[in-house]
Amino acid sequence: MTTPTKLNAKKRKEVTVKTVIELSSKQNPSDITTSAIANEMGLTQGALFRHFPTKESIFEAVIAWISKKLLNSAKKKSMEAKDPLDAIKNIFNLHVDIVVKHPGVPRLLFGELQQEKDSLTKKAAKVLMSEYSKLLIKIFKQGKERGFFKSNLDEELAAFLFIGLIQGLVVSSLLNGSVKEIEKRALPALEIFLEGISCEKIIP
Amino acid sequence: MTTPTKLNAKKRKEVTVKTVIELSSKQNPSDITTSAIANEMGLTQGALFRHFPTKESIFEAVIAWISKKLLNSAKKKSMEAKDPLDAIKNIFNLHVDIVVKHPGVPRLLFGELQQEKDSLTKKAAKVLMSEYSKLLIKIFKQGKERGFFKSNLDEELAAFLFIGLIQGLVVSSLLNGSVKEIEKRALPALEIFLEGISCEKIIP
DNA sequence: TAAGATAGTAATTACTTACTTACTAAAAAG
DNA sequence: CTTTTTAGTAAGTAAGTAATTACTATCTTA
Repeated sequence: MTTPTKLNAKKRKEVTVKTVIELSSKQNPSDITTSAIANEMGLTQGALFRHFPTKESIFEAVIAWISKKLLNSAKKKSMEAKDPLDAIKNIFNLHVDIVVKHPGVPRLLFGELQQEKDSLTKKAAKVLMSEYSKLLIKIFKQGKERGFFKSNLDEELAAFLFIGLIQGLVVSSLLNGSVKEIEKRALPALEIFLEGISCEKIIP
Repeated sequence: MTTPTKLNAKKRKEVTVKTVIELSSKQNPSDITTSAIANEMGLTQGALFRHFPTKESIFEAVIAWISKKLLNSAKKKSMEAKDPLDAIKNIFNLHVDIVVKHPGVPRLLFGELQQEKDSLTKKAAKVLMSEYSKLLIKIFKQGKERGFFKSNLDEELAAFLFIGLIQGLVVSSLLNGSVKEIEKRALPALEIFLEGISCEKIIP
C-alpha cells in the first residue's frame, strides 16, 4: 500500500489508523511493530514519530476511530428503527458489516481488553465496550416493556450474548480462514438468538 | 510462586505449563516472556531451555495440556449423558468450569488462532478447536434426530454459537474485571441459547 | 562412597524493539 | 524570490528479547 510521498499531518494520521486496522486483520495486534506499520505505508519507521509521540498513541487513535465508527452508527441505527426488535437487527447487521469489512477490529478490541495493565488504550477500549453495552441494554429494556422480548430477560446478559454472538462468528472465520463465513452465518445466528429472547409466538 | 529448587524434568514441565496458564490470565499471552515465566517459577531464564528447546515449544506443551483437559473431559461427559440435551448442558458446565478456574485458557487459544503465520502452536490450537467443534456438531445432530432440537438447525452454526456463548461471558468478565461474573451468568445464558435451538414446546 | 547424570546458574550472544536526532526536500507564506 | 514551516530520511541509541554456553550443585545408583 504505497501512498504518495508527503501527506499533511491529518491525512497521514488517517492512513496510519487504517493501516493498523488492516494489519490487525492479518496478525495479532500486539505483535504489530512500528516498522511494520511504516513499511506497509511506504514510510520510514522514524517518520511515524513525527505524527505520534508514542506507539501507544497510535493505538489510541485507532480505538478512537473504531469508537466513532461503531457508536455513532449504532446510535443512528437505533434512532431510525421503527421498534426495538428492528433496532437490534439493524445494529447487528451494522456490527457484522464492520467486522467483515475490517476483521482487525474485533481483534484489536479483544486484544486491548486482555492487556495486563490499565493503559490508556485499554481504558478506551473498555469505555467503548461499555458504551456499546449500555446502548444495547437500553434497547433490550425497551423491547421488554413493549412486549417484544421475554418479561424476565436479563438485559445485561442479553447485551453480552449479542457481543458473544459475533465473537462466535469471528472464531468460525479464524478456523476456516475466511471472513465470508461470517456473512453466511450471520442471519441464522441472529435468528437463534432472537428466538431465545423473544416472547413465545401467540398461537393463532 | 516459588517452588522448591530442583524438580525433575517431568514435574518442571508441568509447573511451566501451569505457570504460563496462570500468567495468561493476567496478561496478553503473546506478551509473556521467557524471563517472566522463569521469574514466576523462581527460576533463571536460561533454565527453561533445559526443558524446552524453544519458547514456541513451551506454548505447544500448554496447548497440548488444554487439549487433553478439554477434549477428554468433554468426550467423557458426552458418553455419560443420558441424552444429547443433557450432554450439551454437561459440556457447557465443564467448559465454564475450566474458564473460571483458568481464565488464561480462552485467551491462549484465541491468541494463537489470530497469529500471523501457521506456527505449530496455531495449528495445534486449530486442531483442538475443530475437534471440539466436531464433538459438538455430533451431539447437535443426534439431538436433532431425536427431536430435541429444531429440525432445520445448522449444527455447525450451533457449535460456533456455543463457543461464542462462552466468549460473550469472557468479554463480560474482562469488562467487569471478575471471573465470578461468568459463573453468575452462565446458566441463564445457556437457557437462552437452548431456547433458541430447541423444538417449540407442545401446547398441552 | 564414588561416579555419572541431571537441573540450575549467570554471563553473554545476536537480534529486535520503540524512540531520538541531525539533516533534507518540498511546500506554504511573506 | 526568499524565508519559514513541515513531512520525511537515515543512522543511531538504549532497553529489551530468545537462545547459548561454561560452569556448579545436587541427586541417583552401582
